[in-house]
Amino acid sequence: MSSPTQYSESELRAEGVRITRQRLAILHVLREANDHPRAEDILARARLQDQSVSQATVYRTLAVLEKAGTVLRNEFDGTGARFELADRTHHDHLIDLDTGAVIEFHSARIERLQAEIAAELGYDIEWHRLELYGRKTPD
Amino acid sequence: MSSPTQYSESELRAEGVRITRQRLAILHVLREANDHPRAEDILARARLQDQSVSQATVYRTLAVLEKAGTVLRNEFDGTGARFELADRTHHDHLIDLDTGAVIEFHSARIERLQAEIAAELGYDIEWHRLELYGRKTPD
DNA sequence: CTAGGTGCAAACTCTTTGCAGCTGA
DNA sequence: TCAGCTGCAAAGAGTTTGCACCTAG
Repeated sequence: MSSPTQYSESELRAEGVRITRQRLAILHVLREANDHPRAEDILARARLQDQSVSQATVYRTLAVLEKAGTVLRNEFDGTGARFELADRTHHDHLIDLDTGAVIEFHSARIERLQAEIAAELGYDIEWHRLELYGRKTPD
Repeated sequence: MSSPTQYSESELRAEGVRITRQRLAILHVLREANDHPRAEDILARARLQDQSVSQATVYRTLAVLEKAGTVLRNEFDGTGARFELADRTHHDHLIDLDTGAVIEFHSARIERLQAEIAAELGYDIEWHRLELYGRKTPD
């Protein structure tokens, strides 16, 4: 059983995830990224470090890391998944409609309200997704 | 320029949307549905009323109705869009992880908090997506 | 040594599009 | 009438998979 949020090689190995050259390259890309890259971007960047990485391996590795709790999958725009390391505390996303920039934020109050609403409906929340889409306020 | 939330034939016609046999069938399906159907489901149900409806027309009509503000597109599970008529007030979704059921809810407090958070980050929200994924609380 | 990982290319799913004929207003 | 809509089939984008070879542990 995997505990949440493993991202060091040794933790992953302890989970039975074999650490290969390709997986190291992909982990490296995720650690360096601060832009929620797509599979395609991850492939391109991983290849800078290790030419041999293939598309199939990127997808398979992302699936493995997602299951291990190392990686989070986002579907901001409906056109392809975007990934991030699950190495910080939980946060939601604000997407800038003009630039595509993704800003992370966290609100304990919203989280609390979500739990309250779910409780009123007779549910326990397992996870949630909150995305705000907006534009910079004019000065 | 389309005003939000048109869903009667006359309103749509006034927007320049031609009302065809196929579009009537699709609108009928959307009015009867209470389960956020996929394009595939909409096609199957529309064909019960009008055999001639094609997949291409379903997708094209959904795009037209979405632009007219008649239809909302959801991407709950990453595997294909799910649609609903935009005929009620804004709401968010709670997805039952065991049954797949989609429960609609609305919280003015959460909406307000979202606007506050965006304002703090210097943004005006255009739209947002909030989905809660959970299971029924055991008795 | 060998269970599991890999590259390649083909397959798959969902959605969009080009085209020639049809039809609502 | 005729701009816009339609069905069909092919194309696209993003992702997954079968297979034979490779490699971490």
